[in-house]
Amino acid sequence: MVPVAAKSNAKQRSGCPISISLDLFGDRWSLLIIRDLMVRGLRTFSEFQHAGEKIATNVLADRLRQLGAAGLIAAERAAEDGRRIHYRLTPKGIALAPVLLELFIWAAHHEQTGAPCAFVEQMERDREAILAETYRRWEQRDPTPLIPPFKPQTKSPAKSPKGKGKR
Amino acid sequence: MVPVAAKSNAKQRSGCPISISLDLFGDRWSLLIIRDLMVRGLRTFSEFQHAGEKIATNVLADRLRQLGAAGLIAAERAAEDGRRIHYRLTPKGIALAPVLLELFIWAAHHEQTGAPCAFVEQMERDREAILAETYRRWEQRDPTPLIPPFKPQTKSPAKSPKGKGKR
DNA sequence: TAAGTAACTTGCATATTGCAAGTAAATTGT
DNA sequence: ACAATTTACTTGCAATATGCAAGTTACTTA
Repeated sequence: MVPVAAKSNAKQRSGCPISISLDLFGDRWSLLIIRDLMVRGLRTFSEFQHAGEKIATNVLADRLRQLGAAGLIAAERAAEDGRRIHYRLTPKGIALAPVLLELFIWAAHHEQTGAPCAFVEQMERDREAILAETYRRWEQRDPTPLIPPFKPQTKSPAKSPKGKGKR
Repeated sequence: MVPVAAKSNAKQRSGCPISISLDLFGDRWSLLIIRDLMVRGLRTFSEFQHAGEKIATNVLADRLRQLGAAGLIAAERAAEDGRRIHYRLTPKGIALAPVLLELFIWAAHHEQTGAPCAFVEQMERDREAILAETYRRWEQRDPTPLIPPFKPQTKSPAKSPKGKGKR
């Protein structure tokens, strides 16, 4: 496995950890890629491309480059199919798990997300267990999704009998 | 105190909590504003404008609007000076504290930040205490900074006579 | 009442994004 | 062996968003 690129010497706005984090992945897409790698078992360019949020291919390529340059992900050509490149979180990348977990819990509490209540409650109760399982999957390269792809939520629920309203 | 605006009906890309979070503050600036409100005691437009990272005023105005629309912050005209507007985190906003804390710890571990080692270690040891104190400040409107403004770090250290080398 | 100040807005040059088409390398089907 | 696919991208271009400098408006202070 080869790191995608050496560390980039891009602009840094401040020495604050939060600020530096945002310099690395403070945009609309980077964390989604990290999430997909971490808990949805996605590995390849086209999997990212077709997964849920529909990122443009040029942006996807760019983000994969940046995340690689930041040392968050690494790329390796698939053994079984030479066309495929498998992206994988580095130790630095998987270490973002607690951040993602807290963010997940926060949003599930304060926004109308597609995450089932029971699921969220379990995450809150068993933070450590969830993190341990996440880490285990990473170590063992287990691609089984830990969370499903959530459907977009309508702002005003309880409307259609079985359909999801608009989209 | 009046909410800055009602909830915006902007585009939502998916029902995933992470994705929804990024729709709200997935950019280079929003989380910095939240950080400044949460742990640096900043309150007004010009304080944000002149603090550390130098955001452009039009973008700052836009982000304050967005964060208000998302229900993360609220604005109130200062009693003692009618020109000033004090921004403040809402309960939903202050609830991001665990996310910021984990992000802070992550970056301090994996990047060259300006955060002193001892400080970070204490944060890791006493997560709950830090969060409790953060929440207390918010409730009591105590603007005392919990973290100082960190200076930008140079990529190639070992220059100054008494400097820390590469941390 | 003149001179700040604070919080924005406006205009404009420069990125960054999104979208639709390509393209090159590896693989599969015949 | 060779054409058709598939995969991981690039490229071109229009639409947005960002950064910067210069206003503008509502209050305050001298």
